[in-house]
Amino acid sequence: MSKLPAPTPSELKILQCLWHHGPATVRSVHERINADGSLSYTTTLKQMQIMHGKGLVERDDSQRAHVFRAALGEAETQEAMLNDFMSRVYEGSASRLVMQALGISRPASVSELEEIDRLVKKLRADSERGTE
Amino acid sequence: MSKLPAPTPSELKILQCLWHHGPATVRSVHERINADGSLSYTTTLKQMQIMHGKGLVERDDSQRAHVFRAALGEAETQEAMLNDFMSRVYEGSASRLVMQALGISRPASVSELEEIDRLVKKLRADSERGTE
DNA sequence: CGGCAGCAACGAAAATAATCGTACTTTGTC
DNA sequence: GACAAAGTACGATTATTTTCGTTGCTGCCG
Repeated sequence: MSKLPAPTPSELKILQCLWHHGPATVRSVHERINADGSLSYTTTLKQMQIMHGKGLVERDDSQRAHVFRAALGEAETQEAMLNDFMSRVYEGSASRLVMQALGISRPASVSELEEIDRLVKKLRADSERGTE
Repeated sequence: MSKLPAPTPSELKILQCLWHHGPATVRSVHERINADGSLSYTTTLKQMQIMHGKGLVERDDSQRAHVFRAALGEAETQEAMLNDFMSRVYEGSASRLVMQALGISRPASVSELEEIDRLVKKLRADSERGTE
């Protein structure tokens, strides 16, 4: 149904801003993602207009300064991007991706590892039962 | 040292061909990645010339039909791409990426899950000891 | 009332990706 | 030696992404 295009790198920055801080005007987004002032205001504006055209964001134009919000949730978007990345780079093998990610990841606190551990156990249990 | 640019999607297809089947001529690569014949030979040729210009592949031009091979290994390239993806999409959180990947992953055979399990155990042990 | 600040719309430019056609070169075959 | 087959090189084209300047509108303030 939805099937929105994947956000480009700079579109993703804007979406992250909207996900983390909620609906916002162009000005607000611009000041957040452009703290160093290296980009022009119209650059951000144009970007958000394009995103609106693609359906990546929705717009409330009842006020003079339009208010934008992300059309999809963060997890939903990440999942779609991850799926694409996984099939392109790992030819669909989630486990190889996961193992490489774990190998890279220095952080992964103990509690995070425990959470992953629980998830793996659950998947193994599921696997033993139904699917195989 | 190396710091090669990330391969584009279609460059990645060519690299995968070289990784999986070893060094090859343009013709050979072209026929593999273009089984349906939708692309022109010169498209693949040009692509591989560009990749050579970028240093993504190396070329043996001692024969009339030049032989190309990937400049970097598959795992190395995947790791670089994964790192970039992880920071762009998950803002550096490997564990969130991993958990989402496991959630998505339909397949993940039991043996793969066991392998992941072992890796997680090892990381937890490491975490308890030195690194933190 | 007049001007200025803030905003949206638009067109355009530069950079990159992907594709193809044409032209030139090499080589084996008759 | 001439021709056809197979290669490489190169330029041009189209689409997309990112960036910006200019224009025009709307209110507010003095």
